[in-house]
Amino acid sequence: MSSSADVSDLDRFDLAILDILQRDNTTPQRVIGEAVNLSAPSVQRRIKRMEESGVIKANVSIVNPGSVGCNITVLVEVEVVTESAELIEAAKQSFATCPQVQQCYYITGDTDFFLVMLVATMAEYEQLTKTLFFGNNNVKRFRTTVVMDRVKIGMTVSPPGFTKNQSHS
Amino acid sequence: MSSSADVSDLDRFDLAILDILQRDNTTPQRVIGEAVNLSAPSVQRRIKRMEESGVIKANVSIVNPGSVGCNITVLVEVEVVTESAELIEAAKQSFATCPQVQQCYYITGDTDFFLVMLVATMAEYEQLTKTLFFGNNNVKRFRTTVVMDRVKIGMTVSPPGFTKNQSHS
DNA sequence: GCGTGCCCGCAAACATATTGCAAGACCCGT
DNA sequence: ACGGGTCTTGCAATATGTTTGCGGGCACGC
Repeated sequence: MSSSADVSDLDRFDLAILDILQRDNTTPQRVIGEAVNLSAPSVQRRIKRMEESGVIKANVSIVNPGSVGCNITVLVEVEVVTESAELIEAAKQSFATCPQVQQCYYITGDTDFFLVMLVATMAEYEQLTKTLFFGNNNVKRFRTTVVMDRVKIGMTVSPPGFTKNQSHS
Repeated sequence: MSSSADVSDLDRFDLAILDILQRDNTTPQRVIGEAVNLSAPSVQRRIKRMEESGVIKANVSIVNPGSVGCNITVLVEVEVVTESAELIEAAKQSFATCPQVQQCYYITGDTDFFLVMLVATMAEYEQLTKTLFFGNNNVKRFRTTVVMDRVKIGMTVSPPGFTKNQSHS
């Protein structure tokens, strides 16, 4: 389904470019070029290729949740009653389409799903539980944890054996 | 410390702009302007203001972990021995600086930390546990869960009462 | 040895972002 | 109600960044 490129398709230039773009994708290609020892057009063609091949999935702004009134992060473990493919798919769908659900993982172990949610108030969360969990009779149990501190938040991914080759000359 | 703007500082134009930027921050300001009924310079000034005030925290490319060889997502609950401010701070630091840790939450409840990690192999993860958990004698216990499906992954935040005002004319 | 394909850099063309400026909206104190 | 100040807008001009056309180098296979 994904048809995305494998790591072997990426050379050290690509990885260095990704490393920069994951920090700031508004960095001018000329600057990126200087950092990785490549011309701006070359950088641009590599970026384009990685976008087309699915290595770069999206280019987005990260907004501070507090600034839009979402100050509460909650983690939710969800256990379902029946694990039939159909019902699991339905659950995935309902979680994925909920805007307050930032991340949803289908997991191994005691419980079946793990959600990271972002809400403005506990009242809003309570309201959501009614439709998302209580309203779904395939949900057997759910356990809510409130986050005190979002110590680290990011989507940055570092290739296993990647050392920032700052060849500055 | 954060001094970030409150939601009351953002009007419906700002929210509409954020909504677009969170999907694709390469959208030309002219196009954004058309979508929200504002001129390009006005859009640009609003974006700049939101960047400076911390509403927009970053502009990044999202890369497909599989493309760089990181195919395994694990969730880890960590319980510490002593919850002294100093030791908690040290733990936060060690988790936050680990590249494989995508997200780290300091939480209420039975356990103290919740981590989302991304690794290439289980061997790599095992190696990390040695330094991150076994190597820290303030870590009492940790529980690892393997993710089967990353159903939804994102940092998108929707303001509570925000309806996409698609005024298409 | 000679195509062929791939990727490079340079320079030109093109698109986008940014700034200067004047005008309109609003608030507030008089 | 009037004037002064502030804020934000749109337009037009400018600066900056991206993209493409082109020629050249290099590796591979015939």
